[in-house]
Amino acid sequence: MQQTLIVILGPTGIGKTDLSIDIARELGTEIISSDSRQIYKELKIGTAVPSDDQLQKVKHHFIGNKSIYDYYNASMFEFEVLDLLNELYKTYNQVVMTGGSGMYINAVCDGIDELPTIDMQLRNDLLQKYHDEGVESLRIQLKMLDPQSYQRIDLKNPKRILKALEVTIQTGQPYSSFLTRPKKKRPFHILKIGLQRERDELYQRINVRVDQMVHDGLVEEARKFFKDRHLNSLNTVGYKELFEHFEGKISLNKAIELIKRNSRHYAKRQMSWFNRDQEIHWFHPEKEKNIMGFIKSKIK
RNA sequence: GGGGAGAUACCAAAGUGGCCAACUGGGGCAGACUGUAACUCUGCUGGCGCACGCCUUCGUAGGUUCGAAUCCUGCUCUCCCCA
Repeated sequence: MQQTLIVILGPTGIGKTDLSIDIARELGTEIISSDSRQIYKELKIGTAVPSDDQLQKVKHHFIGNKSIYDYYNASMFEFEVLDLLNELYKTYNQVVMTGGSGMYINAVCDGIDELPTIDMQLRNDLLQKYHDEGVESLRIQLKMLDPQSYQRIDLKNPKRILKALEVTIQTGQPYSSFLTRPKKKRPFHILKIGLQRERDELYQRINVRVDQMVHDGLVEEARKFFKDRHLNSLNTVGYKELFEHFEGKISLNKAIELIKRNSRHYAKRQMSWFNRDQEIHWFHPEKEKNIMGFIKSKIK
């Protein structure tokens, strides 16, 4: 039997968790989470991690195994997951991976180029320059140092320019020269299952879930990390809005409203990302029998 | 009952004779995205062809004018103050 990675993806709130657990149980295997925020042990309620009960049913990996104070990125995820898969495939022929972080999923399925880790000092210096002199000066610098990236990058997006500059300056070689975009060969098959619902239905689920999170103590969870709000890991829907509230800028109700809206926006961005991927087989999350049947037909 | 203010596209809100299919923000829709990515960024948003263009809009019915969201009149509704 061939070894297969069954990837269950879709926007936030679509119903990945329940389905993945059912599939993993049916196949008698384990689950790898591909969610860039559920990975942080401090963020439970706001990232909708599986319940203790659910975690009991199937062994999950990459949930709560990092701290918000750690540095982490998609490349690290790629290597850690590949290592883990190497182990898991000694026991299982199929492993389920589920989550909504498109770049993390791509890193595992296709790989991403090797880039150096950026020196914090350099990063801060460039950020300072950006704040002092604006994007235009970053553009000029990039055009000089790496004309190719200048051509290719979204010049209206400061984060993307910053990234290119960081790599170029740190290594002395243009950022563009690192981007070979190889689709790395994986020693296992990949089967992508995409989940989709009617837009209204999805948005309704998101709204209900946010209310549930608040009921479950999201506000208190966020308050614990108010002091750390500058951390990137906390630049996350469900937390950043509450930080605004704690700062007295908006009411609690307004914050909750914004969490719902920003979750919808996030879901839309996820859909845009996944829509490009021609390898995805789309299903309604409640068509579980169809999905199971499809998976079984593919792994035999 | 008297006085005042106002009715603009999904919402909020500019515009007060031609440069207005109508600023701006929100929402919505579409999209980009190879590294802190639940980030960051872009476009569209009256209809039709979607480039030029054409058609129907600014409570409603009339009127003035070459020309009105913008001026005048009636009507309807909303809000505020006095009774």
